Amino acid sequence: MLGVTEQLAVIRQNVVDLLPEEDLVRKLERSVATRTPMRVKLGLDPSRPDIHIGHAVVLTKLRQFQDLGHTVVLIIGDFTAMIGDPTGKSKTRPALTLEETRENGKTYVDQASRVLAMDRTEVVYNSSWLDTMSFKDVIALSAKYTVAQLLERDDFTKRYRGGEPISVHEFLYPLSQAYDSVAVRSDIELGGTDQKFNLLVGREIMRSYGHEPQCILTMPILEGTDGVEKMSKSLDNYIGLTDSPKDMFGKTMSIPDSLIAKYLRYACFAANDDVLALEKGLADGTIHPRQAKVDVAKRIVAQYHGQAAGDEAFAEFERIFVKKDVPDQIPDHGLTIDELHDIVSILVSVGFSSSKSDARRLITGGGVSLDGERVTDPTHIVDVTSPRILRAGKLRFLRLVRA
RNA sequence: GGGCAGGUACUCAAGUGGCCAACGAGGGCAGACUGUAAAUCUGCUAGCAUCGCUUUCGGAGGUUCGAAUCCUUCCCUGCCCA
Repeated sequence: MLGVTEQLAVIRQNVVDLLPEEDLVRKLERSVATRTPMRVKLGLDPSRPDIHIGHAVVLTKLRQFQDLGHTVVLIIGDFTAMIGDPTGKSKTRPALTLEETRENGKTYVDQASRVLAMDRTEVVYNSSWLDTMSFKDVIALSAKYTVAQLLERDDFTKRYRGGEPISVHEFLYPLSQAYDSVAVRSDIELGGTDQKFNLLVGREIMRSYGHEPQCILTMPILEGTDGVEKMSKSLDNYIGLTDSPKDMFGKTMSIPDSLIAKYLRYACFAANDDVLALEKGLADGTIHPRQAKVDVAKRIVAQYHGQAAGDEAFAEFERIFVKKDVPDQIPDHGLTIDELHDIVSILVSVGFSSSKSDARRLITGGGVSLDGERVTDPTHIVDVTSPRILRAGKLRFLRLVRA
């Protein structure tokens, strides 16, 4: 195990908040002296089964803790997902069954394992302690925090002032998350900067239960491919950990130039000097933004799919978008002889259009082609006696064959 | 419990008896252009159908030749008073 100073240097890389640092130094000293790993907590919300490289910013930091010899405790928030949190815009976030949350939790852990060392990871479900609490226990927990304290949270304040509804149980979420820290006896909890409030509540609650309060560490929130909003599945501006090399590459290429350095730093955890060199090169024009973006995109693909996949994805991108060619590999789609082979029905049946009207619009707009020739007539009958390459827009390709 | 203001398409938001499938903005899709799946510009954005038709404006009823717009009732949200 490295010394305290060396460990701190690693831990500090790319973080936004590390509070309180003196406490962490104390914990580290004790950890080194007694050769006991620290317990590093991360809570996951299993209501959405996909993780993206925005989450990976925090996961990578967790991995660094593991590489320093510490233990990661992943908490799957299955209990809270069961209740359904109506926070924010997405109104009735559907309450999931325990089975669904378990299922999501599993895929979640599976995806996280692309970044984490699972032999140093504890996975726990918070239903195992929250589900057994009595109403009395809940009231006791609630008594430890005040409404004014809860209203300090930025989004609560905004909603309250803006006349937006806040349900009582939403107040309970920060408290239950804080109680998780009590249950797993965490030494430090990680999260995005948007979690700062919740993490701090954990400190207070731990203290109330007579535990040594955890330290908190926050990582930046990575903007999505649109360059403005935070990366999230619901905004569809995310690069998923399980995305294909092709998608990872293409999505990275679509980020605005202004984000290139940020992605290099937080999505790749590149060395500080490399990031500074890139920033300088972009600023004085010695590095072309496209080249920089290609490099970052390759690097991201390589991280999750290997070096070769990165190069391959780059070649494919060049082929499709620069040379306007078709991809190397196109999935087949079989059509039976008795199916109606009019172009509109085909677009719907292969899933390129959500309805026939939608398909007609796509054709009228000039977005459909067969073997490279644009189809302009919505009543066009497709001859599939030989395989045809169907293209919708820039991204969707399919080889139509007779089944 | 009382008073007031609201609930419109993916989101925000106009519309207050026919000209409304419903202004506008955002988002999404497509096209042109480009180093790019960026920016910008243009078109489209309920469904079925080659005139045209069908289902939408919180739910259910009702008035009317005709309603998102009027009435009744129910549900939901916010604010103020208790």
